[in-house]
Amino acid sequence: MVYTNDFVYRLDNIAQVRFFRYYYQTHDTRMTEMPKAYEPQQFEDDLYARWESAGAFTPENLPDFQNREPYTIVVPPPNATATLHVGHASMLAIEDVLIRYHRMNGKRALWIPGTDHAALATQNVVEKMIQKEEGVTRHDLGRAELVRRIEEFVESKRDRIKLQFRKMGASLDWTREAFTLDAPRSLAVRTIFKRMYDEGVIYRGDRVVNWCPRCASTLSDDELETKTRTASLYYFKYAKDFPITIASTQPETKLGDTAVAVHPRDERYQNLIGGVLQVPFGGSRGVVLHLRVVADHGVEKDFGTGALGVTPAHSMVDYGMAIAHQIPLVQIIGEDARMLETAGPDYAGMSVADARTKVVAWLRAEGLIEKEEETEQNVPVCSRCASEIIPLPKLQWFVNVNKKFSFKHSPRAPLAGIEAGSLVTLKETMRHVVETHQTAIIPERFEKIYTHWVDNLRDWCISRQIWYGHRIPVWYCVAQKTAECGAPICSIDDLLMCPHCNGAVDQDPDVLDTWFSSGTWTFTTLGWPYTRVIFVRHGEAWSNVNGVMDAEIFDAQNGLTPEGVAQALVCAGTLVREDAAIILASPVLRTKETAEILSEKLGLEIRFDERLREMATSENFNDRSESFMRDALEEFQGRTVIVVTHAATISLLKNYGVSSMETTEAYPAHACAVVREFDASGSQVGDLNVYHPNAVLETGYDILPNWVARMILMTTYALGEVPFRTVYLHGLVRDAEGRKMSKSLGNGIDPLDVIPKYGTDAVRLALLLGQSPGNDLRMSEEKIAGFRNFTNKLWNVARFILSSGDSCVVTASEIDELELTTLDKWLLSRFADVAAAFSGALERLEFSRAGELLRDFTWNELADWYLEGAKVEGGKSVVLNYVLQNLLKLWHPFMPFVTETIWQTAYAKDDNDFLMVAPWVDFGAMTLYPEAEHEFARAQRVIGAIRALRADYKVAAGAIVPVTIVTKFKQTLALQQPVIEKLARCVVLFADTAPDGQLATVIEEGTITIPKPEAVGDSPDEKIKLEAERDSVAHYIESLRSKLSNEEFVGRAPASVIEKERAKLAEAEERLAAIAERL
RNA sequence: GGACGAUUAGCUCAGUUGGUUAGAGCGCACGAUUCACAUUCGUGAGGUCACUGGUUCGAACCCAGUAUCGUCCACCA
Repeated sequence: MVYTNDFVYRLDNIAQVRFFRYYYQTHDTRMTEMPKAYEPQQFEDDLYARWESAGAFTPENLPDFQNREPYTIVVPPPNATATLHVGHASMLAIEDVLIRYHRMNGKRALWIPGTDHAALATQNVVEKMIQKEEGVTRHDLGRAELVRRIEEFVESKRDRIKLQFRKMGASLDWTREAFTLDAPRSLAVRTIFKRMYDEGVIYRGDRVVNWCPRCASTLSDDELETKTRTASLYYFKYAKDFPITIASTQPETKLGDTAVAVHPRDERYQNLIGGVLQVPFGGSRGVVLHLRVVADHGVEKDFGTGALGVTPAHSMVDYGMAIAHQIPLVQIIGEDARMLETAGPDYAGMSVADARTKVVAWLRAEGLIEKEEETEQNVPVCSRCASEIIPLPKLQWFVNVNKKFSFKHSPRAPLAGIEAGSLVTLKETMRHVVETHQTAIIPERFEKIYTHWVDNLRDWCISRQIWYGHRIPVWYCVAQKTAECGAPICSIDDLLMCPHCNGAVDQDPDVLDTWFSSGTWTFTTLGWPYTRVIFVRHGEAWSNVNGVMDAEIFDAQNGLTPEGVAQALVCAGTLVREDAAIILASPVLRTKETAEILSEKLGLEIRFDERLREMATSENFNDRSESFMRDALEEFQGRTVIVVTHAATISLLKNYGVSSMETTEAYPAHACAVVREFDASGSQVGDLNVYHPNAVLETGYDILPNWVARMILMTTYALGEVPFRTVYLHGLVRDAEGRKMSKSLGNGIDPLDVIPKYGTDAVRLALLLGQSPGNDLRMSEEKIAGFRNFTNKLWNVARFILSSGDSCVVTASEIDELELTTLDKWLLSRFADVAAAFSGALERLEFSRAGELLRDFTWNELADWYLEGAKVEGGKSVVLNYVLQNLLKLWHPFMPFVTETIWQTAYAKDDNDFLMVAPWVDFGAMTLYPEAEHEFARAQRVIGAIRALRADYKVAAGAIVPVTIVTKFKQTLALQQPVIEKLARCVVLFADTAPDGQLATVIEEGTITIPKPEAVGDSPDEKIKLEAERDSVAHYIESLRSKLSNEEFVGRAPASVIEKERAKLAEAEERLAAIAERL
């Protein structure tokens, strides 16, 4: 923890960052010598500070950013009060790989950071804290004070998680940081709420909801968990002479029964269906029930008694039945989980548990119980506090997922398959985008889970009876003096008085479900809602034709020409897709006529504004045009407005980014529309246009319904486009035994513990390799240590390369001009192969495969083979530099710190030359040498065979062994002789026959022998070894022969396969002959 | 009850449209220490690809069924 605080201090402190900048400007930070072991903690924080202060995370600082294709990811916002855990670390590692890869690949890569206010969770934490420390409840503090305390708490914690994100090396654009409860997001939430409310997609209704008595709040279906417990199932009658026996585990709820349901075809009850039975229940001071007997297909004849008591107010299922059969509802349990007066005077005020005991006692006393049995029962509990949920009726706000609304299209990336203006439901759009793969889910099987969830979706209860969060933007008139005052008023701005009677208003006390705001995350982080202003110049007027400049004087005659009318009509056509709120127009005749045409075609109201009039000669026009814009932007914030005005007027709105018109003339073309978007501060922005939809959403599969589905719902509704093209679902990180990491088990791995120990790069590798989408990942400290070793390996590869010659930047064409040995060609060819395969794997989001490929190349082929060979052949500086600098690029997305450190040491031209923004490896330009690959592979096999002989027969490790090779590949192998001799510690003699009395091994390349070493104690018998080998080869040949003599195989298998089998056979036969010769 | 996933070496997992004498890392065994790295190097042992059938010239891979484990959804009053 000391380490964490240290880091907080260093990055939190602006002075410190300035110091970095100063430090790096005035000091030569190049290492004179690389230390023997890589020490990550020596470089990581400094490097991150350098990247950040250089602005390298902001895409607009990338070279040629305007011409780059955008690539966007928004970080799934962690709770603002959370601390980094290994799940966050995994998420960040994956997303950072994507962002860094695409950034280096020439994309305008944007990764937006942010945190979530997590309304209910955060309030619970603070409430508990206050309860513990001060012994008071939220009701003691009051709403304003509690919210103040929570905000204070969030404020004190929010920076911690952000700094921890930095610790992971995440290249997030911190200049665009967002919070789900800040001002821009609040405006967005209110805007979308109002739109939904106005369209009837949001409604307020009295419905049975999930009530958590502990949290004193409603919960959505997705905030529930189930707990299994054993319960007594009582079989009983309501009264002695009651004709139907029912069964229940909660007899106390029967006090609220209003019906008895049976199966429609249950012959026992046919005569009772439709009737109402009146029966006293619960004792003399209990209640009198009026029970309708209804037939419902949901009732199973064979379960229990085949009949059930219906309690509409306190059961979701019963509530459904009550709606279907129009059965009345009686609430008998209150929000404090105590019985109400409606449960009868004997029960009122009792806890549910006590009431149950009392009812059961009464049933027993009356002899009404027929049977009692223990059953396993699943009960819903609150996912936050594990309290049992009580369903009860309550006036709540809902999102209607089955309400038809008029679909609005995005002008940017319209959804395919749903026409603009067509009537659809949220359920339909949610299903549609995934079904048509406009949003693809990886792994694919989660599409089924998603679709299933959508199909079973009920209206989404969005109000919560807590105090922290987005308060519902609805007000009620207190006095209700007029007839109109009764209706709730939804408003984006705070409402101060009733618009009908000017009386006082009360805001709805509830706040919104936290997922309502996080559902808007992909686009509200990009500045939505924008005010779109569409500037339209009037169509061609007679003054334009006649060349009259100061046309104001002829206004009454200066209308549109026929051409001008046509222009206005064309313009109207292009604006059909815009969901504009109003037309604001200059009152002059030509603009008036243009506006009227637009108004008619688009069905919009026109409001004329004097400030839009054409400029009079020598007038300072700026003041009135800008005053107009200020007012318009304020009044229509978040909406789209069409402004019909004059050329000069338009071109003078310099401060609003309108002067650079899309025309070659000094003035905009007639009736041309120029769209500008403005954020809440009135400045022109374009983030949404550039960066939405997001490229990828990367998150855990556990919040697919909660969050991913909600984002699809909100975004298709608000923007008419998908929030993201691809959803990548990662698994949960578990411990080495596969258990969920938890505080109580103490099995968690805290990233902040292991980062200082092994380095961020090692932690990232451990999270990236071995993980696959949708599957859980096992994590252990040993695994991280293994990747720490690899980080060090890479470091030492670089150390060796950089110490064996000058570092220099080398291009592919420079390499092609060199005299290359087979060894060089082998390496370069393998590298070209691996670079292409690695990039391909990343494009397909196969992180683990990509990482393994590159690790194997780096460790085995480069370090173990090429570097060793290079020591023999010498003079490899150029090839080595070339491979290293490209290898660093490939590794950078996975291991940003060690690669950048090496880059800064060896290749950076100046302090602002960062590997993280260097262009990706151009593997397409690399030359492949398939011949050399084969040839060097032969040398590798020979070296392996000699090493194996030495190990098998216990040849002293230091001894130089005379090796005899009988081979038909003498020419190829002779070229590699120095390498073979060094790497296998031997002297090679090529011969036509193998010398007698030596120990032999037979491989594809031929027979290899070494002299018998002295004092062979327990070494294995050569003959037995060879015989074993012979048998296995003979067996192999057997199977190949039978395959090749099978007519069906030869007849049906593809020629290439047969060819391969034949080659295998020939090789094996040769080998067998050589073995036989030795025996 | 429904759906989905997993089952390959002691452990963790690869295995791309069926063409494999089934791979990697860790662990294990044996050997190696001036000369980039012991956070290293070399060699090796270790597998009826859960089981049973089927399709196919050919199955770890496709199909059906079974078993075990896991996850999610829905729940029976």
